[in-house]
Amino acid sequence: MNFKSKNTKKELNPNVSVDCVIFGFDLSQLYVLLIDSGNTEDYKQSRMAVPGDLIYDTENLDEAARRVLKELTGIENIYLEQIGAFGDPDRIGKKESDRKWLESIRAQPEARVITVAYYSLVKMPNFNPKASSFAKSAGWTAISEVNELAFDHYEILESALEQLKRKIKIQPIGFNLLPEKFTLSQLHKLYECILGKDLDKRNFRRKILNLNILTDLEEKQIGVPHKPSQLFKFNEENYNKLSLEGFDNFGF
Amino acid sequence: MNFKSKNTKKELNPNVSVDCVIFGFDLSQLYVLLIDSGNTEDYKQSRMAVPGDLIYDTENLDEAARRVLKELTGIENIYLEQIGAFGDPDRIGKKESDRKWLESIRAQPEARVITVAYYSLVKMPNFNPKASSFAKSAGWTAISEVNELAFDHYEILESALEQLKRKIKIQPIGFNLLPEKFTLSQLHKLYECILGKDLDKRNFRRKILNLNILTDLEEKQIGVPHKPSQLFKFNEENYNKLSLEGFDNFGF
DNA sequence: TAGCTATGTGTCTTTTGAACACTATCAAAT
DNA sequence: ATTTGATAGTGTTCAAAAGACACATAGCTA
Repeated sequence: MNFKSKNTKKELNPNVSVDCVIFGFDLSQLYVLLIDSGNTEDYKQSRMAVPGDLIYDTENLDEAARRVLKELTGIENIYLEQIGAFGDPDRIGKKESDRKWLESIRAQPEARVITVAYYSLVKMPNFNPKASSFAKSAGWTAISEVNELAFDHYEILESALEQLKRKIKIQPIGFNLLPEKFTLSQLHKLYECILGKDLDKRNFRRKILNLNILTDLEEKQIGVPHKPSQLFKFNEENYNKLSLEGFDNFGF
Repeated sequence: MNFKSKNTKKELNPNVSVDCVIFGFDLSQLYVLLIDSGNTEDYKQSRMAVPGDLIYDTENLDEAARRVLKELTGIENIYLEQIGAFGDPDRIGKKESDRKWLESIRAQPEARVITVAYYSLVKMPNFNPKASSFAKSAGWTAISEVNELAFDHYEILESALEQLKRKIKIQPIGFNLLPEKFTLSQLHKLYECILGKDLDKRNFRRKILNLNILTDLEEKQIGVPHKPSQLFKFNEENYNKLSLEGFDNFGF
């Protein structure tokens, strides 16, 4: 999405921010992209946060989220969905370490800020998180290793995961996390990771194939030390058709 | 919920508002509570809006929504759920009539305002909408009659309905729209209205009863010109039990 | 007492979900 | 050359849920 300012002077709105929970998948685990405040006085976890920024008065919320994503990852056209707004009056000022961080990055660190949270899905290998105006460093953390985050970001992450779980049962958005060519086992593993439970292999394969949204590439894995798996790609045409008709449930 | 300000001076935040889509049901149709700007120069529909207000810097978003609901309806403890944030830079300034209205109610009518939308469910007969600081008049409009609203409120209403549809399949929140004592036919009609489609009577009754969340009051309608219906009430205890176990789907 | 209106009830068929175990194919190690 | 380890791939059966469908009942009214 192209963001074009309508005013020459773009002003940050001191009261509204966006935060983006960026999910990745390395074919065995789910990850989230976190930035580091660089504040060395505190434990590592509490210095980590979900990337975000104040919005400009000229851009809409989705645009702001895409701007943050682009600055951080260089990627455009990413799957993006709003989670909702988080607005406790003291959501960003509870911890001493949070306040210090704010003082270092915000013109008005005491302002009351409500944030609009998003989650997005990216193909992990496609990109390298960069340092940016709002992040000294950025990197992937396995979801299972996240215990504590700055501000109310842990709560935001939980909401993101919840929404992702709900959504993936209704729409095959998981393809955004996989490489172009993938195996059914990888897709299977992805669903298990997101839903946090085991799924029967045969039942999974049957259901997915019955949706007719996969194209068999008639190509196999090479160099793997076991029976090579058939490769598939996502069939966009059939998926779009199916979306229009409306389908309710993957049924997991 | 009791809202208690932590500061003596409560200040409205000029950049963030809440808007509440309030649904009601009169046993035959779904309604939404709309307020009237009182601006007489334009068509009726475009003067109507969903009630809302700027937030105070001391309250959180849910509190702000409850405050709006209380001011308008006098009711507390209402079912309330966030829909999400709406924040196009020009969402409130597109139409001339919108701008006039804003000038009459806002200290900074030109400010860029993002809004956090909520929907809530109320028992229609329980209450009378009142005029308030932000509404010259307020009243129920059948969903089917709403064509156009001020600002981006039509879009907000559509999102509210969508979310309600999704939610009512997963949780029996519909009880918030019905009187304490209700018949299965009324509940059936409510589901049909919300989902916008016919549901088989016998299948509906079977599914609902199998959930064990209804208590048969062993009491019948009186004075109706047809076979009187059994009355039920919502069994909160069983519902809470069921919620904890987690149930996925009414299956409509 | 006839007519109108909405209530209330059961069965059968089809679809969907869930449980379950063995053979096949490759690479690497011996 | 053979064995080993790792993952891929494949069907059937049983149980549960969804969907389709028609008629007798109870109260009011005219």
